[in-house]
Amino acid sequence: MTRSVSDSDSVRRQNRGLILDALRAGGPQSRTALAVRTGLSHASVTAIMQDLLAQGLVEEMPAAERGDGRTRGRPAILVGFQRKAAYVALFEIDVNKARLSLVDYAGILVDRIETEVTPTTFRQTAPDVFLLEKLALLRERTPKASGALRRVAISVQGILDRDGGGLKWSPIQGLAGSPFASSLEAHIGLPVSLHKRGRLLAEGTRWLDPDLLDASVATVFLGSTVAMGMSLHGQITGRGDEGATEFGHMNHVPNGALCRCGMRGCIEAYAADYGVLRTAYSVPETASPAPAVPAQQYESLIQRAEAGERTATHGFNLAGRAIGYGLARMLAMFDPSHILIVGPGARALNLMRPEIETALGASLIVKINGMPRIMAHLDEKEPIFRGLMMKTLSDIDQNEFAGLASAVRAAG
Amino acid sequence: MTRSVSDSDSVRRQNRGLILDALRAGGPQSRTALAVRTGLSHASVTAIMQDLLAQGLVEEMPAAERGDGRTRGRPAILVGFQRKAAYVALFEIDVNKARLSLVDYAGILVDRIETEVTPTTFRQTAPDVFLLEKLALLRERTPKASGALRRVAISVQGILDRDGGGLKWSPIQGLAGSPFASSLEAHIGLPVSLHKRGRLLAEGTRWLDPDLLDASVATVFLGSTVAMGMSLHGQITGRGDEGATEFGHMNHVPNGALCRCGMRGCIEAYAADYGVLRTAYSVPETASPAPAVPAQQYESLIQRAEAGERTATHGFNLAGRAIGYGLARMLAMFDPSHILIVGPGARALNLMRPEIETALGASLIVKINGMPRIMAHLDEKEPIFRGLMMKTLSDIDQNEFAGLASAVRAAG
DNA sequence: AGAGCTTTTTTCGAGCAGCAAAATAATGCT
DNA sequence: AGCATTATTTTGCTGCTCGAAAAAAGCTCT
Repeated sequence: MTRSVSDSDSVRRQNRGLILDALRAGGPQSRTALAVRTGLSHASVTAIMQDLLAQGLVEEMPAAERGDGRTRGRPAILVGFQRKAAYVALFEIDVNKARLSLVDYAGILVDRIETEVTPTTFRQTAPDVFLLEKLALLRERTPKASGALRRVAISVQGILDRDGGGLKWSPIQGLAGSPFASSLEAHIGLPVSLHKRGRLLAEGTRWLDPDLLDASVATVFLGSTVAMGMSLHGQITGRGDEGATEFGHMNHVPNGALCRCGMRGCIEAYAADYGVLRTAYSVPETASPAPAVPAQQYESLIQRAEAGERTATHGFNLAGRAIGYGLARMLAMFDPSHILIVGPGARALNLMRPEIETALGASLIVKINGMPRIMAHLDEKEPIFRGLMMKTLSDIDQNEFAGLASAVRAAG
Repeated sequence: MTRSVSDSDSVRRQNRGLILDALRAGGPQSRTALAVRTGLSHASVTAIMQDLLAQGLVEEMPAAERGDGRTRGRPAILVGFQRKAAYVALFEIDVNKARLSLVDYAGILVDRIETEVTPTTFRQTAPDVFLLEKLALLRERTPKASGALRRVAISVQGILDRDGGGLKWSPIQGLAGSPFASSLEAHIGLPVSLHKRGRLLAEGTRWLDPDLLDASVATVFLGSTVAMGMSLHGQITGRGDEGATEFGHMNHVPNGALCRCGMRGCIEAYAADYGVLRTAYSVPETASPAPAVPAQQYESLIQRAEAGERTATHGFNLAGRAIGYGLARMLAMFDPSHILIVGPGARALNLMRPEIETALGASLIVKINGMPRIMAHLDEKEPIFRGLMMKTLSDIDQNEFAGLASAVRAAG
């Protein structure tokens, strides 16, 4: 609740931020449209826009063909982000691959590097060195963007340490322990931020569907891990990057199945791909989890379950029950209006739905508030990347460009 | 994320709010002290204070004796809330009693009415009628406050309906169903708000200890029910009064012990007084819960457990396990720095602690982040009342008085 | 008693917001 | 060419905060 003094500077910052937000959400648009969208007067939009143009953050664009039918009157001049005003480097680190994308201020992909990751990758090359190398390669390939690089953002899985400089634990081998984000930050002199993949999923799905932008959505990732992100009324929970939302490692059954994390009874141990497989093949719960499940093997298990094969459906039943009770327990604390299942496991939602709904139905909150709507969204890559990108660009908008007015004006 | 346009009016509102906040938190103080506390310039504090004085919201006070030793210089004039600037009526409705307090704008108790509540009370008298009657009685007894009454706030247990006008479910018989808060609001023409008791506990404990004001605290109530409220960095979770935090009815064991709510396996069914008693007396889990447990009976059970009696300790062990797993599951979503146990059950914390810690220890998050600090605070009445009062007075500060400036100045 | 010291509070002028309304600009239509 | 229409900019005004300087209010000391 640390509120601070408001003065004319903070007013400008707020309203500049409003305009940048509107531009971010609505794409290039006319000043008039921005005035309507933001609620600012035309005069203020003009004044702020003059600053933004002078700073080179936005540019006027050749008016698009008027698709709206109206043909009379002075044509509107569209204003949109100046692509080269800033660049961001986005890492997505996964269990089996890493991807580095260079994106410009308008959100357009400029370059991309993909790398295989194995369990030994970060043992052989320290994470900070690995990232530094990839980043150097990228900057070399696109030198003109290099100077305008403003942020590096990294998507990871695991539990962040308190200051977000590294991971305390991660399912990705060798990643936890060293504060590689802080280290990278010190080396390149740019802000480096670490984001939990689950959190980004929630951020990304917000941008997926305009209806979801201000809704409360719990996004559950099902795949080789189980994770959750949540947005409440358009706010992503957990300010900054604190707050653990380790849904996958929420306990389902005391002393239950062995999880990859080493604990027992986690939801993940039943609902991640390896958990379902273990159940389906009647491997004892306490057996060591498979290190990785080929996508194809998981897919064929889904097909066998869809065909009605008993052992396979049993696996998905236990998974559904774990997810259902997990969601029921989550609903005792939050009240999202939508529940979105994403990732490879989303394909199997219908197999799991009966058990999920049975479990949910056993909870008072669901009995009172009604069964929440559970939907599947198959592609999870897109929301993660989109979430990472939007979060990072918005961060530049609000924390860097929204407040730069007087400094630049004084200089000019 | 619905941000809005900022203009000079909103600047004033913000800064007036800042000053009212400082006054609320720090009691009567000098303008200079307020300038330091809020970060505003002396000039602005003076200007705002002139408005507040003209509106009669604050008053200058005879300077207290200088306890700080400094004796030189112009003596400071303390400014504090004008007691009669506003009054609030606060209902605390409990399973066995109801209390209505009249409090002035400075937070001083003016009058209070207490009433016994039985399971038939709200069957015989509809809740809105009941409240209306008590309120009428109070206004009659203190007529001079009646005209300046600004808010009615009600502390309840249960699940609120979406607009906060009533309850969808409540452990208090006859309270759920009718939107009595809306009804009351319509009758008296004043804002009436409904607050979950657990939420207020969190709010109240914030004011208990200055250290807790900006910390993240999960407050667990243990008594005839089990409830939780949480504040994250001084923010109470769940904006407004939405969001269900039904910790007591979070599932602990599928198909477990029968709960008062009618479902099975809720934490409450193991950890509320009736649950512990049921276990201790070896009554089957599926037996109907006792309607009410006399405080004395619960206390003697604690003493028997402290004396080492097996059946009694068993009851607290199961309770501790339920709470421990519940907390572990909660920690998968939140990351509070303190966990505070309040209510009658807080007395038994040490009996439950071993099982709580065992359960917590089985969770990945605790293994990574370390065992959270769990403390007991015996008196729960005080934080609830304080929370209800502070929340309601702050609401007047921010939503009514912070923005009244121009209107009044124009009139004057 | 009065000058001097110290601390608090108020006053004053500058600077920067945003807004409403008026003015200007750029088209299409007739 | 002139008019209608829509977009953008300019103008004049008000409100807010701030820093600096002035005023106020006691206390102390001679």
